[in-house]
Amino acid sequence: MHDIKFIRDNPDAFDAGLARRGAAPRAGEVLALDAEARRFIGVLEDLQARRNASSKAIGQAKAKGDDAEFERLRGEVESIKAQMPTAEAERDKNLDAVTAILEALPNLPAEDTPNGLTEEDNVEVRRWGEPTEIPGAKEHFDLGEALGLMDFEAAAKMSGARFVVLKGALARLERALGNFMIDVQTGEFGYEEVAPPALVRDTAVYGTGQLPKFAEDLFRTTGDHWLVPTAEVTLTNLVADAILSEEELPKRFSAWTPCFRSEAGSAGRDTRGMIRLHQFSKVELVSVTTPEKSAEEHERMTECAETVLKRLELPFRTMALSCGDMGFSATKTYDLEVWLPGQGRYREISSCSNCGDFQARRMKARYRAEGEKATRFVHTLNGSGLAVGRTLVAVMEAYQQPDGSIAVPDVLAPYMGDVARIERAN
RNA sequence: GGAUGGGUGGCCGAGUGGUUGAAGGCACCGGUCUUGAAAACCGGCAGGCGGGCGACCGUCUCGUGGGUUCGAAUCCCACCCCAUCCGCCA
Repeated sequence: MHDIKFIRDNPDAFDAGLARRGAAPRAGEVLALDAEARRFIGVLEDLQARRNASSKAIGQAKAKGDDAEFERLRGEVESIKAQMPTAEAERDKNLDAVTAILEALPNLPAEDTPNGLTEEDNVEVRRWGEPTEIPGAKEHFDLGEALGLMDFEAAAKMSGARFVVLKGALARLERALGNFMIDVQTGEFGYEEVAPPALVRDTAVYGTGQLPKFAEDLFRTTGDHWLVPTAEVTLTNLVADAILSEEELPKRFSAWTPCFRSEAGSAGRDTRGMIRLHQFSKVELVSVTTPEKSAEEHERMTECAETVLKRLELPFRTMALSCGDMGFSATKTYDLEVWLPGQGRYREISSCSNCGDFQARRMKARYRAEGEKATRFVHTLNGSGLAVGRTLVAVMEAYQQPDGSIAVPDVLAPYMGDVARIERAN
């Protein structure tokens, strides 16, 4: 949510930010509505002040037994009150209009977010390892199906498209990856492990920015719950409505959870394989910190995610997303793209975003700075550390052997028991 | 799903129609005392919005939205949320 005061003071900067996002200017319209709302606030408060004064006088007249004055004042209050509903309605109409516009506008890009509106405009900031060419490399779904351990047909039969069934050593490999990742994040980087709900209320998804604009991307239960599209929702909402003290910050949370997405807008994209499913698992990272430290925390979080790829020895590049390619709530985003030898291209495997105070405003997450009386909004950050399903894809394609088996990365050995190589099931 | 109880300031917790925006406690801030700290004592301390250069003024807020009333945290209605018990259940 945007700060109306900021827009009043910096209408041009606001519109310039929207323009970088590829959105039309809105400051003029918003400020006109805001001015109109304030005009009626003035009218209404003036009426209220007069009503209150007369009400007080009524009490005195009554006490003195001045019936004539009592009746006169009663009439006065009545006529004042008659004028209030209009002013109130006008105030609310304009205020609601402002909110409706603001809650649907994306966060403004940070100064150092690359300009541009598409994926083409993303900027590579660093690269680790080099893309490996594997002669005759297969894609993960061919490998998985040939191994007899990845079954899209069985999944389609019971659940439909965009689901998968993993079996045997491949199912275990996914479990090993999730375990490894959350161990790294909690054990080495200080994230607190959290096991959050998968179903949440409107307020939670509003807080992180999926509602009201992106309801169609989410699954909803027959009750009033939403299935979380990412643990960003639950982990960030841990500080909703809170007033933290500065010493508690930063707060760092991590969770390994299933994620559910309707993929409403992606018909025809990534229809084969495990790249884009309705359900996938992910290890999420969330940081809550101060405005002064969020940029630094963003770099740190990105490195925490990168570490996982390095340990798995999977080549990747880190991209700074352009203004137009970022998600709704982000002010700056780094995507980690892992090299997939089977596809012969880099694919997104993690996205680390600084949301500034955008989500904090929506969920009223504040802190009290040391020695200060007033509260300030925290900054929230979220990142994948990593998407487990896509990491499984990357491991399969990068560690595939000429005979179609999959070698197990060294760091996963402790999690794989005596399975050193994934081979065709008997 | 059924029943009952409940939602008050950063936290706990009084308060059932008239200076109650709200007692008291805790936390926090300032001060006295102390070599320093603790304790004790004194004082301060809710937020939003609007207006004013400013001291400040006005207004709204006791879960949310309506209603009754000259006047509501206090009465009425609806809704949301929480707790406990019962039912169901991994």
